[in-house]
Amino acid sequence: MRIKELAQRAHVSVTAVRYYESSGILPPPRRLPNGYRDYDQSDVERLKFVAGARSLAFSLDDIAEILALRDRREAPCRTVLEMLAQKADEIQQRISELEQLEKELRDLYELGLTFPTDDVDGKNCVCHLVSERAG
Amino acid sequence: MRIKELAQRAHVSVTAVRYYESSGILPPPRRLPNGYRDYDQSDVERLKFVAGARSLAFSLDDIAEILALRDRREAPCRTVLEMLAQKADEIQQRISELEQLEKELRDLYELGLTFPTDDVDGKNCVCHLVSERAG
DNA sequence: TTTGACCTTGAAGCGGCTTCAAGGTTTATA
DNA sequence: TATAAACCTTGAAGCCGCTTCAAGGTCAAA
Repeated sequence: MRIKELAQRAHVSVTAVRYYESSGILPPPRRLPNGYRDYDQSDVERLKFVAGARSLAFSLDDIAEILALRDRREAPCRTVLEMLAQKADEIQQRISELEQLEKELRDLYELGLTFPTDDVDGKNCVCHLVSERAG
Repeated sequence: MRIKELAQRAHVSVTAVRYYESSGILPPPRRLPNGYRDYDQSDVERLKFVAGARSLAFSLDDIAEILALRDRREAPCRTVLEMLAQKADEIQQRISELEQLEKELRDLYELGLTFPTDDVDGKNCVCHLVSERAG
């Protein structure tokens, strides 16, 4: 099959497929006589794994590491399990940072409501609160 | 004062200051006879606002918009208030996406524990779950 | 035969910086 | 006085994961 069909089967863009090839995630495929890339079912499987892992927020480096295991015929499952747990922890960490950020934004908004809104650059303005945020 | 002192007073890196100048967020400063950048207190204030806004996840474009109002002597407070509320909503949205993602990662981990960890590439592996995630 | 859908490559763009390379200046020390 | 160390300068490239653009070639249907 040609690149568009591959891309569609894995729910990925055509340009992303070429990018994955250029960055070594996908091996260079066979070519048709006219120079078009030619893929088979195993390429679909590989690309679907890449797409699935990307949608779980894994980096291409992470994915390359997993695929390298597979390419060496070593079972990557244990590694993948570890990465799932680690990624979940990272996301959890990120969530609490964002929760803190959201709180600060809301607090600043509430406080800003109590200030006049016509102070161009004096200290009597929500902008000044923003400036002084980091001390 | 020279660039390092400015940067330190706003808790920003020296290279970030130069980057802000190159992207139009900070105006080109005076120069000392030797060519070094020379800043004053108003530059500190402006940079502190930039740093505060960046730490609240505002983009440089957002910040440029606010500073442009100020530079035209129009009070940016109302705009800033609106942006605070909008950014808070964006963050909230992002948080729920990440919560969903974390749940999927944890679920996949739990399910993966019930699979053998020595299947190189068959269907009996957590990797296969990853591949099939998007259908 | 011409349109349009597909394919190719290489380069540049996105954001918000950091890092690197290759220098010049100034101050402190040996 | 030499030299090291700490600062400053510019321009370009690198990071991530792509997308977009430019400038073509290929092929099937109308």
